Amino acid sequence: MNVVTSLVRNSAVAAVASTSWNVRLRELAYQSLFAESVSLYRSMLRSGSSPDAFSFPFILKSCAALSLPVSGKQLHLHVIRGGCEAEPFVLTALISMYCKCGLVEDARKVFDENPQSSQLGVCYNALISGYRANSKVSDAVFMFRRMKETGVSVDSVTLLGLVPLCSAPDYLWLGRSLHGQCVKGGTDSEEAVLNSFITMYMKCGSVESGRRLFDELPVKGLISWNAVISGYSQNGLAYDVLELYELMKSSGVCPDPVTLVSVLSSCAHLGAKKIGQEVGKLVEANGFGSNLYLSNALISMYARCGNLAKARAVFDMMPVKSLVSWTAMIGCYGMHGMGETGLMLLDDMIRRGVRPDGTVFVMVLSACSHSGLADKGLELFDAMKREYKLKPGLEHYSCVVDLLGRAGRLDEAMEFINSMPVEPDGAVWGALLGACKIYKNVDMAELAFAKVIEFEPMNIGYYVLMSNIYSDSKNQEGIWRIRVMMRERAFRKKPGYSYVEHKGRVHLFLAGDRSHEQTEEVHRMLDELETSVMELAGNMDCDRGEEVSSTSREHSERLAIAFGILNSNPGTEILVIKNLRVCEDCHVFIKLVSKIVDRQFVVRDASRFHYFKDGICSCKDYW
DNA sequence: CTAGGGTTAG
Repeated sequence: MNVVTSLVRNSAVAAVASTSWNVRLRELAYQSLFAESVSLYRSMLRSGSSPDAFSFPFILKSCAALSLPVSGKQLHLHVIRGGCEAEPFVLTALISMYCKCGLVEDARKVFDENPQSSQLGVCYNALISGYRANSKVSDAVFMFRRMKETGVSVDSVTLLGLVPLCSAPDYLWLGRSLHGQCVKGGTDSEEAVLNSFITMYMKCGSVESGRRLFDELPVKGLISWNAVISGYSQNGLAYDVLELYELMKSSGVCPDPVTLVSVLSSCAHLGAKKIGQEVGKLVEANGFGSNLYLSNALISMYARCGNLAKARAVFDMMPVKSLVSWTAMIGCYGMHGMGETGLMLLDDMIRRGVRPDGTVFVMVLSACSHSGLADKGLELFDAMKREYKLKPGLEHYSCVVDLLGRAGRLDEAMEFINSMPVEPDGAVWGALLGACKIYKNVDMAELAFAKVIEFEPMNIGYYVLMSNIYSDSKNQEGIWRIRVMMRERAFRKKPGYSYVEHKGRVHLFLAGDRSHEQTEEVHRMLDELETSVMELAGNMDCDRGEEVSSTSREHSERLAIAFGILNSNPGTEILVIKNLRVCEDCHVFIKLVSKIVDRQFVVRDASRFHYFKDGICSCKDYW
């Protein structure tokens, strides 16, 4: 009798003990204190208390969150020893743990060994999103098929696991069909599911579909705004991003770091300095400064808006830097013609044990070519292959051609192209063509041009470049030939854009566009400028004066400049951001205008800044 | 008492 009562009492004590452990485990898991949860589990074992079906889900979740595959496997053994594997909640936690630790095969094994689970739907969901997270797309789709075939009901969590993988071109059909079924199945689809559809459409470039879905949302939460804003940003619609950002704020939704990353990257694209600075202040005010993504975005925003010092300040303040941070900072120096500083930073990075990747070398090579460091660049191209075992891509080859070309080593550039182990593309031949323009080599230019239009027959820039090469060598027949080619190809009118930021707003100008609210004043300003430019061109005996006076004013750059001069206060810097279009007339126009007005210009093309003062661009080899 | 999910950088 005595023995029995003591046994009963002991097991009751053990049960109480295990419950209080579980309560504590649950608390820690809820507060995302996963490391603490793992050590609590260890002390639970040490104290002789054995975990049960209520303990395992929490501790498995902690292992998953910390991605501890070894501890996870060990836990699995404990689960088996405790006879808990078939417990529904333990089973789902196990599958999820294996998936999060990157061991999808083990997850699948657990899944296959327990086909009778009462939570089969949840198991499928965990496995499907596990396959997705480990980028095993076809396996995820296979499991989804099996799920439907066996009659397990598909719920919103299934969709959340499945839809994000449907932005891959191969599975777009599936995404559309899922969306269709959702619409048919009733209007009460969860917000999260709709958000994932928005992201899916955005990722595969159907901005319109994504936007329509967004507009139709009954409630637009933070994540919906983020999905649509980052979607526009990824599709290069920077102007719309800023518009949406304003709308978001005025609808009372507070931006978070995810929003701000997209907004900053759009500011960088547009060169929207003021808005970018405001966002920078917001980042500081909200204590988002430690967010790695945000800091990286801030660096490239400041860099592309011309504020090198501020970019460096953000970079230096970062307690942890990722490879992206280094890349952005090095690219920043390359962009501003400070190749040497960029190279010093590269050394610094390598000294600190950060391994450069292919993208870093793109930045480094282009920094070298813009700073006249041809030999150093070639040396680094070699080091990239030998020391870092990186396989150069076409982007690297075109950098090297640019490097040699800008240095005037045209024959070497040609040899280099011929020795490439991969087929050169349009960018490679285009780099050579650009070099031929600088060094007035018409024969090689003709060769490069023939090649480049094989790859990019519809890129109008190359035709203009070739035409200008003929024009430099006074080859009228050549110019005429190019014009005929352009006419034959009937280029669809894709006007160039220029942007000017003024008082926190971005003003967009298209060639020949008269929709701007100040269009009358802008054109009047343009008249004045053109008159002065022509006088100046006459006085200076400018060798392109004639062409400047004869071209139409339907260029976005000109409209943007006129707007800038019209609206900015005397002495302020006008920032004209131009999408790269090869148009010499506008280049000459910009040079001359900067002599007329008492202002400095900063003009940005695709890869770097050009600072104008008194009609002189700070970089010698340009235009 | 308990499991499965969506948005972010060069």
